[in-house]
Amino acid sequence: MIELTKREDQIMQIVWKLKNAFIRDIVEALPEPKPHYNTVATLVKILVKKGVLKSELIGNTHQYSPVDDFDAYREKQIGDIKEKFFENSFPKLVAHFAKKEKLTDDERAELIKIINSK
Amino acid sequence: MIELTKREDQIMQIVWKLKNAFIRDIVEALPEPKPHYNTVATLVKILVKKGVLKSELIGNTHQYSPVDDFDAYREKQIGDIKEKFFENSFPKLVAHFAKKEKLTDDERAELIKIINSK
DNA sequence: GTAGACCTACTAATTTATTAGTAGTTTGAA
DNA sequence: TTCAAACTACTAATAAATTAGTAGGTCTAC
Repeated sequence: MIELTKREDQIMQIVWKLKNAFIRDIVEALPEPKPHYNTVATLVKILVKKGVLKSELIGNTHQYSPVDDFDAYREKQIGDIKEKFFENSFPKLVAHFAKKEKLTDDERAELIKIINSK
Repeated sequence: MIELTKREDQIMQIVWKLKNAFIRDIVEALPEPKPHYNTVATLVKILVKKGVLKSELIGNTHQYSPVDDFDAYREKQIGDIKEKFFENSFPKLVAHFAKKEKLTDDERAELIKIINSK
């Protein structure tokens, strides 16, 4: 299974949100203190090698985007949380958030609709 | 905010589940290839220094348990997932799992009860 | 009392992750 | 055309994380 380091994960979050990005976009999106351009370029190259980003040459610079089926990584992380914190129980997970979230009646209705739609 | 490395997180998961543990329990619970006893001892010591584990001397060996209010760490991780993968939307999160989980009617009923209980 | 198992504290080596420098290329504006 | 900005590839230094060795203490079984 693909494993990402903290920095790598942080970069992936950005690229996911942007759908595709140049190095400079990633640097831009990173919080202060921003790492060196080449630092990001190195990380991105590693991510390409790991097979989680692909690059496309636009003009003479590379644009990066997530490899399509990389959703598996999301699934794993999400599943991990369910297992780690909720004994793999979806109802427990929902109960947790429901308590935290202080839902409005509208939201409740929406959730119930979601649950009932198979 | 407290940050844990992968190994540290892995150890915390074990101690959480066991409620309290000796080093040997942790080594036991770790998957192959099991790290050296002293390796775990070192990590545990770091975790004590970070304030996420506390130790109690039982006989002449230390037993470790999570510091009580360390639930904050869980909260953060859980919240992170919601933010990272569901644009901070609880309904989106529920929708995601509801689709994955193939709920039975009983489970649906249970979830609806959870959602409606304020 | 001594051998073996297991613990401790301390230290340090190794590995992995992160950072960024150098040097050379392209592009566009003055 | 030449300067500056921004990119590339390549390399290497630094920092952080992980691993485990050494030496010494305690307990238990023989």
